[in-house]
Amino acid sequence: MADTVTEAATTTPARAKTRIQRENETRILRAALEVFSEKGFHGATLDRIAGAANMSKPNLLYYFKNKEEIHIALLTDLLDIWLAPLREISGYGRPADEIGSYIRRKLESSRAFPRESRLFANEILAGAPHIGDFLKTELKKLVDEKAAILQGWIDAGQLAPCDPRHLLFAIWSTTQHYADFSVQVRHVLGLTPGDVSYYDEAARMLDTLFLGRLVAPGTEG
Amino acid sequence: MADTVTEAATTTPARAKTRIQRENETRILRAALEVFSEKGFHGATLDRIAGAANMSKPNLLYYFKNKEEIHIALLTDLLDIWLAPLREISGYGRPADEIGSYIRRKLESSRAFPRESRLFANEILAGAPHIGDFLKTELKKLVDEKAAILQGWIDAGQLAPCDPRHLLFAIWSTTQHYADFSVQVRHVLGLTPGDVSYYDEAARMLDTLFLGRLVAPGTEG
DNA sequence: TATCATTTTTACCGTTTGGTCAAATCTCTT
DNA sequence: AAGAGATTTGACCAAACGGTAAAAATGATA
Repeated sequence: MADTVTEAATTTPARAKTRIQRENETRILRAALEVFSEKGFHGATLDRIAGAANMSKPNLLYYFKNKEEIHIALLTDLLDIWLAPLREISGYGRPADEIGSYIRRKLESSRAFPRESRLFANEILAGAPHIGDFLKTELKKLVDEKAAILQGWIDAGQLAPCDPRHLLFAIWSTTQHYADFSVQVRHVLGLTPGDVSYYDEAARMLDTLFLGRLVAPGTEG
Repeated sequence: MADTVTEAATTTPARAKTRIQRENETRILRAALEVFSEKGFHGATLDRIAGAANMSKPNLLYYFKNKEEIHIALLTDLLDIWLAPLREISGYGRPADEIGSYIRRKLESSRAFPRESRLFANEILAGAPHIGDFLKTELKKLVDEKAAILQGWIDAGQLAPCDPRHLLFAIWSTTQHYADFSVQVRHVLGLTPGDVSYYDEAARMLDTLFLGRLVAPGTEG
């Protein structure tokens, strides 16, 4: 809670970074992402991160002044990845196109960045101590913006009446599920640990769910 | 990984429990659920749990031999809560009724047991070290069973063609989202910390999504 | 190649953490 | 009210943890 990712850097002029500096910082961040996303903030130890980065702990602390700073650096990078698919939604396309491609982008993001997704999930589960401010301001603003687009489609009769923000929640949850709960998905489907073959089936399911008719007419309660 | 929740107790005959024993065990479990679900396994300390239970640490360890045992006890209780709504799905009802009421049960479960839901989410995110076996056997078996029912409806033309297991994933993720990501939901909706008023809107959204037509006909890509 | 800044290592420190132990207290039964 | 068993406490411990300090090694540059 001491720090948030949204506050500006107020530190020294900052000299240009060395080659070694750049290399080691990315090595550390890569290793830290692996460990944080799997073990959570408290379960991740500096020794473990350092080990994963093939580096001694004091050496690691030469590049980041403490554990929290690494964590915040990762979260900051993460937010762009998280927001990118949402930003692309346009009011000028057709509802089915826009929603469909948003879902595909979100699902692809889960497939390509599962560690980032789990890092995000861990942060939210913990009560969003670092990105709470971001959620309340930047994300809320973007959601309100995009929700207005969806509402326009609803008003035009092109989208079923519903709270657009909850529609976004549904898209977030279903797509992120495949990264965050991948272990459960694999166990239930009977797949081996590394297998991510279920993403094609997932894409079809979400298309049917969000764009098609799920329950056949005439069989509703 | 040392222990799993599914293995049988192989210990001593076990005497009848005292009143104090019963009382304190529930006090501890209640406190531990609060702490574990908020901080995760590693972020939860015995001191904190003991404090939340108004008890000294050694006293707590008189009832549970270590931290992991408390955690496992909670997970064991959890699994019944988690499975209950799924078990109730019947092949004799109408698809829309069965799916609709399953969603309502799952959503109600999220509303009534958010801590349990977050405990579960934390466990899965961590790679399901304790309940992996349960997922592979008991849950998989139940899912296969219920998926067969859904497949029957699909074959009868009462449900849109899709992988029934992924339909279940979609229901799990959307409903659990409101417990696991409640902080994000509240921040985006602009609600105050304790507010859970969004559950009604959520119920309507999920009804529309899973039972109605989301995108109006004639506007598909 | 000498010099200086950068990088890495070794040795260490205070705190927190999970857990133990034996003594003290309480509770229940007779 | 006494005794036995159950419960609670305070004092403690070893290991793990986040982090520091200073010396040693390396790299860039002139």
